[in-house]
Amino acid sequence: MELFLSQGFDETTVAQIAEAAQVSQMTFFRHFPTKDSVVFDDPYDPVIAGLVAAQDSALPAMERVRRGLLAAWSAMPGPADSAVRDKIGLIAGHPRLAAGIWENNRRTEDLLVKALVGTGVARLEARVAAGSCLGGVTAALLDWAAEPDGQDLRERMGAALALMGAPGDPCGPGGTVRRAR
Amino acid sequence: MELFLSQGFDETTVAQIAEAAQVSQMTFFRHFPTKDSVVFDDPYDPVIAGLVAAQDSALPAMERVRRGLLAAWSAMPGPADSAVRDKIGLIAGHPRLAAGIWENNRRTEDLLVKALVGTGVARLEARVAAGSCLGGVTAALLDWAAEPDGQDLRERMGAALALMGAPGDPCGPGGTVRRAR
DNA sequence: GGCCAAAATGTTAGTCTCTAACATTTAGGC
DNA sequence: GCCTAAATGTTAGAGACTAACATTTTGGCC
Repeated sequence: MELFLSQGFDETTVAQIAEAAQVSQMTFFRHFPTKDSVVFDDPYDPVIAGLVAAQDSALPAMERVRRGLLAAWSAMPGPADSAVRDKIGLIAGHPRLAAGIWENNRRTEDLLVKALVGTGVARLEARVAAGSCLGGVTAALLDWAAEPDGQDLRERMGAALALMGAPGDPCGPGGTVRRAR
Repeated sequence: MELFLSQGFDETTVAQIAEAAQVSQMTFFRHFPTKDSVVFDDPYDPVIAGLVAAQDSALPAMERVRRGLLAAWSAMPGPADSAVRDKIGLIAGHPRLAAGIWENNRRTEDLLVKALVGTGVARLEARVAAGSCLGGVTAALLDWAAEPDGQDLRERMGAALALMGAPGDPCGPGGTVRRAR
């Protein structure tokens, strides 16, 4: 990460990484399947899926995912914002890496869909809800990283999820429930 | 595409592609920046952005994007479903290619954001709305390609966008408007 | 038809990521 | 102190992509 941040991702070869780590190239690839994978490490998926599954099953799928993500972001310890911003900034500035975020999201999406379908939600509805919510938070995340000023990350995520709860958050606490299953 | 579909993407080298096209490797790379790029060609972005911009600016951003996408999918001529399904299926079955869809979506997202911000929507709201809606339709698209049975694509997209209009489509024609700008 | 500039294509050599096969070292249990 | 297993190293190579330079093809113009 130091090398990536100082000279850029493409300008850093794995030979350099290996040398900096006092290790052979081969060893590098035994620890990281690809050079890209150095940048990605999100062990939060199971937590998120659990929190989504824990939401009131009477709510529409979209709302359950939304609230689950909200709960997840509130609960996360997370490293210092500046480190995260550096990393996300690096990713956001590099199309191929940015696409890689979605390779992660796809896994998260699959977990969420499984959790939802397990509690009686239709498959398409589950996919759309998961995909839509993840799309929203990811857009907000990339937008956050692009800003130099720097609002608090958790606040930002809360704001984004609130926006998706529009219009007027009719499904807020005690709000309308479309249909029970 | 023939080679990809018959032998798989990774199993097809650009040397083979070049040979099949009676052309040198170098020439291949002059027409396609990467091997991956052969699979992606979506010239629909400007249309979508235009239709989103055309929606009633009194509606919340999320709803405008949703309706714009709906209009876009209804208006599209689009090639035969089977060809599209083959292509999307190829992409969906290959994590790196699937991630590539998002490299496209990012461009679309940027266009949508520009269109929305141009009509007075706050940046974060625009980003979240665009990201969320694109996330939903993309999830539905990949889900559609995974199914062998085969519902009509346009129908499927309509269904997905309707799901995102939840709960109860309170912003449906004549519905509640949260705030005007 | 013949000429000429510009565009498209080819050739070669090289860099970089990543893999396979095999040799070597290191670590930990008995 | 030995012996197995894990971790690491070495070498060779495939495959995507690039740079530099030579060659052909194309299309307008006289």
